[in-house]
Amino acid sequence: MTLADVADAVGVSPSTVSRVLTSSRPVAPEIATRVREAATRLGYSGNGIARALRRRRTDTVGMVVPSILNPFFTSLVDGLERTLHDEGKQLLLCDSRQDPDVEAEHLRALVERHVDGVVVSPCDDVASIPAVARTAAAVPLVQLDRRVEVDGTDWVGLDDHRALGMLLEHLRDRGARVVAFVTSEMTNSSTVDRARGFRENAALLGLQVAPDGIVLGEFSVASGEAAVRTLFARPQRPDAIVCADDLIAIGALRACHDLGLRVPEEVQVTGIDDIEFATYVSPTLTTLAQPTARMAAEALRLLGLRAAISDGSAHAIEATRLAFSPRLVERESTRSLP
Amino acid sequence: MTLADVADAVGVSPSTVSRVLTSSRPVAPEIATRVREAATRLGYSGNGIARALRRRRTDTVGMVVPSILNPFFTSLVDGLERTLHDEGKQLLLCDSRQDPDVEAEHLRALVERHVDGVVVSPCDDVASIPAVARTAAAVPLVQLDRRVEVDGTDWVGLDDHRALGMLLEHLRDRGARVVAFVTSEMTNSSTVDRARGFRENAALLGLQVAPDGIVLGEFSVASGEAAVRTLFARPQRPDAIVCADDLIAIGALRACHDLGLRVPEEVQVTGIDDIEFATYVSPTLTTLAQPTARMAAEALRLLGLRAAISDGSAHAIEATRLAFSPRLVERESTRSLP
DNA sequence: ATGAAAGCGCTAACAT
DNA sequence: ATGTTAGCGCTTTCAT
Repeated sequence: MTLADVADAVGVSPSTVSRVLTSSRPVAPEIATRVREAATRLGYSGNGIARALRRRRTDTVGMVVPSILNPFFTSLVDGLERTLHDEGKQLLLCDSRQDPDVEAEHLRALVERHVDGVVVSPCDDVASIPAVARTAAAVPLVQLDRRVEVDGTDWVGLDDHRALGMLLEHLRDRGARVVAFVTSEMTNSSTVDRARGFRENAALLGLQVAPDGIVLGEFSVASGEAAVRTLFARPQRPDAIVCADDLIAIGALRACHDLGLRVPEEVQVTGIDDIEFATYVSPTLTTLAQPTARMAAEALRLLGLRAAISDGSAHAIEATRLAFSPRLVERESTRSLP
Repeated sequence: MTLADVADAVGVSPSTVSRVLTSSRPVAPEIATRVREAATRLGYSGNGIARALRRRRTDTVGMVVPSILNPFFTSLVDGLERTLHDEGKQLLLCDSRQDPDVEAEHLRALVERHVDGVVVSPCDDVASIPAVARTAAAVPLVQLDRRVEVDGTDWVGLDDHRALGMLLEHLRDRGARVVAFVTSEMTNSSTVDRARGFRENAALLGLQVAPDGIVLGEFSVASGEAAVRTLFARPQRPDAIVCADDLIAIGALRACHDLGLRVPEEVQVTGIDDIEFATYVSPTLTTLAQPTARMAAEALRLLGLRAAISDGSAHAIEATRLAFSPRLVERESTRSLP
């Protein structure tokens, strides 16, 4: 069942059928009705592949995330999918599993599939560079959340410096003196930027960083739990633990519970992301909410802009970096103001 | 940069380049090397769209889930993505947001895009039928987890009857007498099957169902919490709450906590799915683990089988229904054996 | 082992 | 307003 079949059935040319079905040009109302009727009757459904080949666009956007199992990325995926659906486009979802090689494979496949654009959260600070650069050279690309240094690519994410400032200020106001930071290995931009934000803002606010007070692991509950056990095995204990994401923070809360440390009386704990479960742990978690839906929408807007630039319908602009400010969500894991 | 460009650069025909790059036919080793070298040098990356048009397959599988934000579906997506990646295929992910109209749109789009197959977890028992039937008529389709009555379509999911039997037996052995069931509205197969399994197994095991002991809501923490508050506002209280999924169960645990009910001493609570957070609530949640990775793999195997049947390389078989047995994961929300 | 030619199903340029 | 024509880039007969 092809366009031509429908055309034959109605007794018009394929072009006319195409025009009716895509409303790309005026067609006599009477013919249009007959065409539509025939298309429905014959169960004609179109061939997106042929259309894509001819129009040179696929109405598909590719996305590569480090892990679909991390609820933060899930909410990014959700935001992207909604916006795309509203625009009549679709999402080709890829999971790099934190592996730069898998990531590179996915990116190559997306280019080969001629997606209209790629949204990527590069899994590794260094190892992701070549594949991201190669991809950006072939197709509009925007980095979301994590970022890698590649010239001319846009990025949308969190203002990590400000984020850490907000958390530390919040903690200082609530009596914190000695702070620690639990994060993942320094192999991605989020971690690096947040660690830097932690150090600088702690200095700025006159907060003392516990000795060996920056503990590395990964973005997971288990890792956060282990890190906090390590932290409290040492003589000088922090009175506040800043965690690089909510998963780590939830692990930290568990460790505190098991160690018999009262939160927030003895130790305050904070996270980042505001995943749904931050509300469901006990004590509930003070954290920073990221505007994931807006971030996803902005990423797609930039992608559209890049596409317009490469087809000549817009002027070139330099790389955009959109750093969103988070919103502090105060809950029970930090104290009330004195 | 097309196949023809590479062919020109080497001085051979496009056919030869195609044969080298897809190893579809023997080519003189020396020429093959030169072709590969030229392809790399020119940065040729192939055009998957043109290839798909010609070969009449896209190496893409579409998936439609009721909500990507539900961790259970996320793990199904993860399983599917991994298996597909191993086979060199890609995943077109769609979220129906529990809306049959959105679901129908997505299914139509997948057919139009000529995906090689569709995996769907239909959001509504009744309203999803027409779109699923229409899709199944056009492309290999398998239902995963949730299911709708459409002739000739395969289904992979959980043995819900057995699941409820396992939970209720576990609870009875641990002293439960009066049980309640908290689930979502009866508009999808999971809910219907589980409610039925609950009733039948309770009767079989001699367990009393609390008056109005089947409470409907949705698959979410908030809903579980509200349902349990309702349940305990009544005179005759259950001593065990069976929840249709872990999200509901986590809500139930919160409600019990807030109501000052000790779990598992006064009330036992169980979930289904074994999402990661079932380990991180307090008390930790007794639940049933679903073999999501295997389920995803089986769904894809059946899809491949259907594809083979429709291209004539395999004999037609009747609809397969694969009901996996869950694994009981005992944790703190149910008691130890007396 | 290689090349020439046809065509997958569609849309857009160019007629009329 | 409609039809005719020419491809999009690839794979696959068919011929050599």
